[in-house]
Amino acid sequence: MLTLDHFLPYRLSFTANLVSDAVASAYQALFGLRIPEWRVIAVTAESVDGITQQAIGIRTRMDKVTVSRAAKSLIARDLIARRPNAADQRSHLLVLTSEGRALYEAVVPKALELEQQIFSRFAKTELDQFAAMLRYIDGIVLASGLSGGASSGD
Amino acid sequence: MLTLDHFLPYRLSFTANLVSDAVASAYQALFGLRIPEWRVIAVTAESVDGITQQAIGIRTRMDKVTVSRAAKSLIARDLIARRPNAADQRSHLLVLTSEGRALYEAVVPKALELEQQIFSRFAKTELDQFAAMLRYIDGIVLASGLSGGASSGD
DNA sequence: GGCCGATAGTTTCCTTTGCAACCATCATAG
DNA sequence: CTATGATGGTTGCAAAGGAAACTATCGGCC
Repeated sequence: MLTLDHFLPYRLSFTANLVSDAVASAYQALFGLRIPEWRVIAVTAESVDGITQQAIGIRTRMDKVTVSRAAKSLIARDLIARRPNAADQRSHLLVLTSEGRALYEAVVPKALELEQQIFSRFAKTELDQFAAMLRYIDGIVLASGLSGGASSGD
Repeated sequence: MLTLDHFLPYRLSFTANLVSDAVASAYQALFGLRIPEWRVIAVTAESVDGITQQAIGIRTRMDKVTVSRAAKSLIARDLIARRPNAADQRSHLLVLTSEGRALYEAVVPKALELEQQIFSRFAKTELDQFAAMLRYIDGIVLASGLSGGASSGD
């Protein structure tokens, strides 16, 4: 007998959506950022020499359209900038503006705080194992072919 | 230093989307069911005496609109039927038709097989702890107020 | 050097999803 | 018993995301 409640893909999706919604509305309320925008900022912040949109898409599994739109909106807000990519004129290298970096540095502690709020009840070893399982699942699904599209909530 | 890669809400969302996409396309390909439809069928199958759309929405955290549309489409395909709800004329009780039950019984083994494929690499105790953590997280987020909207992928 | 298939990114269109307004019924208060 | 506020469900509209078509550049090949 299968119960939806005990079906792991369902449970995983259920919880992830719950967490995503919470995090998304916090970002939106505090910084006016939507999830794809936050992701672009975060990944860009981690890439010292700039990063192409394609690379962002690969790393985060966001659709290139989603990345494009997020980038457009962040450029409009002067949070990121495009630098020419000497190696390939089709793409640009995204970098944070100083404003963007300032925002990033304001978001990070809030993000960590939020994470803390949700996950602090667990022991470090539990969290490590949890994260390890998530990564392991990624590997299995990705290897198994049937991956498909992009993602959404954080 | 925060890395998106090590940020748990992100990791959770990432993996859940991956799994959801895989499961969703399997349901779609094999049975022509979208996730909300599958959920409605599953929950209805578990409710011997019929269940209202509202109850389905609460149990699955799907928006009532999503439930309504899924139900509409399932009724059109003769997979579920509405029975009058003596206790409240505004709502109906959804039940599976025999066709619907047959489909459900065809889906279940496939669903379990899929679950198996993804999660069989883990020991039972690991899976139990994983599921327990998910439920615990649900509790924390729900209690913390900031829950919000509905869900999507399975 | 100039084609030609592949790739980065944008724009367009369509599908999905969710909120808000709406209708019908319920249930409580006068 | 009827008015009024709440609740189940549907419909309409707007926002978000993704597939496909398009543009510009790339890189190998003749």
